[in-house]
Amino acid sequence: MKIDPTHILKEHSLKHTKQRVRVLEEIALDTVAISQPELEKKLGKEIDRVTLYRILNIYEDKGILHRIMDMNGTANYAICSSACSEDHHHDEHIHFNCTNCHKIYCLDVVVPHSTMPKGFTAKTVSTTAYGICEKCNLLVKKN
Amino acid sequence: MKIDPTHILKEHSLKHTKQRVRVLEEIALDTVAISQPELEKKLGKEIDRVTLYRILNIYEDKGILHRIMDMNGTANYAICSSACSEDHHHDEHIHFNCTNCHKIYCLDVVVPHSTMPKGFTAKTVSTTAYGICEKCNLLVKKN
DNA sequence: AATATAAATGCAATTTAATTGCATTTATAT
DNA sequence: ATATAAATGCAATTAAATTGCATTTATATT
Ligand SMILES: [Mn+2]
Ligand SMILES: [Mn+2]
Ligand SMILES: [Zn+2]
Ligand SMILES: [Zn+2]
Repeated sequence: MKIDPTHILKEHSLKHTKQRVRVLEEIALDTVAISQPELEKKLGKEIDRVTLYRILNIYEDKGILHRIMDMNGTANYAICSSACSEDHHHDEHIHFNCTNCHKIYCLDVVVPHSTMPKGFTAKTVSTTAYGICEKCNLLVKKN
Repeated sequence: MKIDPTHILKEHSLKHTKQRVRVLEEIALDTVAISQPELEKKLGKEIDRVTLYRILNIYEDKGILHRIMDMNGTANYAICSSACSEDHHHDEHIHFNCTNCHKIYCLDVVVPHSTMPKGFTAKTVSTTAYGICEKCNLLVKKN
């Protein structure tokens, strides 16, 4: 995923700081989502813990990142689709949690909606799949 | 939901203690899931924090309770369907998170499976819906 | 009913995650 | 170049979760 941090920041009228650029760069490195602890491990020397929290929160608010909670209650972050805005996220794709490598993939699979019981009105639906990812399946086959 | 704590404990060869009975009683009180902090608030005087964690973990392992992580990474617990066992949970119903009252409902709605991309093998799929629950919708209409 | 023993509990201490307040630094508009 | 509002870093706090260990308790056996 090739992103332009400077452009993204300008787009959302956020001040251009080296910390904000670094966070975007780091998250864009891989196509899979990255967890807060991983980010902290990678950037902890350059960016203060608290600043990292603040940047992640503001990016989520602005619709730049979306947050995916995993099985353990850990926050994971991935770049949002271009359709996301400050008001509303449009990240209704499937999140695939690999139970082997613990990576979280944003899969381009349409989420099947199901009808809610009478009285319940759903605004967004999020689907998470647990299983073995592409890479881990290949590794298993080889051994 | 009428449950028999003593029977449940015997079924899973767990020792019958008053703490374990209380946790089951408390969770069975309501049909909606209850969060760890709520449980702690309700039982904190009778049961030690650590003991509560341990009981919840063992119940999850045994397939007595299932754990539902909410948007904020907080653990919520609900009684499992009778089909759940130590080896495998069968709680693939929809979890409805009310964005107003923050209650989590286990809805008896079939989860629609979707085909995974080539290489990805899903073992379980969990679907979470966010919106307004029955009760909150009624309250809004009244006012 | 008394006893043995393995398991469960409670408590203290530790670790980790997240938040808050405030002084200092920095980006950017003028 | 300067003003100023925003962002950062640091210290302190709050909260969640885990670990180790001494004590208590459930239950199987005598
Ligand atoms: Mn995603
Ligand atoms: Mn459920
Ligand atoms: Zn994997
Ligand atoms: Zn509600």
